[in-house]
Amino acid sequence: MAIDLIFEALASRPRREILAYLSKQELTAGEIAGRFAMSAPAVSRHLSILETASLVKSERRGQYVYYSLNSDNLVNTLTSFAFEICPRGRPLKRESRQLRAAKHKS
Amino acid sequence: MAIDLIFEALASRPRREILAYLSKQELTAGEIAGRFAMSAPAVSRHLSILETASLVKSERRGQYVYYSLNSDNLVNTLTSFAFEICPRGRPLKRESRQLRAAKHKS
DNA sequence: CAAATAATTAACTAATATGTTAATTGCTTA
DNA sequence: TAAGCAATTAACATATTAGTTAATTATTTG
Repeated sequence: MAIDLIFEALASRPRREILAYLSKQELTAGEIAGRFAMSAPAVSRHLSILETASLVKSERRGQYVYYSLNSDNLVNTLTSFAFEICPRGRPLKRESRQLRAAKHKS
Repeated sequence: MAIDLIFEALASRPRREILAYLSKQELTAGEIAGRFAMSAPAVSRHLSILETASLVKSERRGQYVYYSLNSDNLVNTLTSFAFEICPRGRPLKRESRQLRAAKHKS
């Protein structure tokens, strides 16, 4: 199931760090591996887990494989999960309340 | 680190199901265990992981231990993570944009 | 206080995750 | 086409996770 893959993928600090790097710019597998102490094959495995969860996508260009973020999928999953678990959650709900208030004001 | 504990705790379907149950009402350890096929000790372990991540809290009342949700912590963590990773994320960003628009209108 | 119920902790097993190095595949270019 | 670099896959070792049953702790009540 999609949500299982996503939470499994997020349950790893190096994988979350990879997402953070990719949030700034696309990077090749090698550039990503260069930012970690672990071996390239280990990073490649992390990338494949992130890709299977469809949190990132990859594209080969010549010799290199470029990775980039699938940000919509991540945000959608996390927010819908948060809403489901805590229908009266704070920060999201606060935005909604302000939004309603602002609308009524006008 | 807090975020590690939280994502680790969320990387388990039974634990996410426990959170969903607790989003409706507080429950005793036994009532929660009764909703799963696994043994009570296994559920107790899951509960302790959720509590260590401060996603739930527990309170003993006589013979029973009642569990309930710490929803603020969950929502705050997930949304701040989502913002950090995808600054231009869709659903959250849309709310913000609508909010800004509504404000400017008045 | 003894018995019964709720819950957790202990001890153990099986499965899974994560890293390593070696081998393989894909692409470029001399 | 052979050599070289990028990346992934294979094979393996180790650590962690998640479940089991048995034992223990806490609380109520006859």
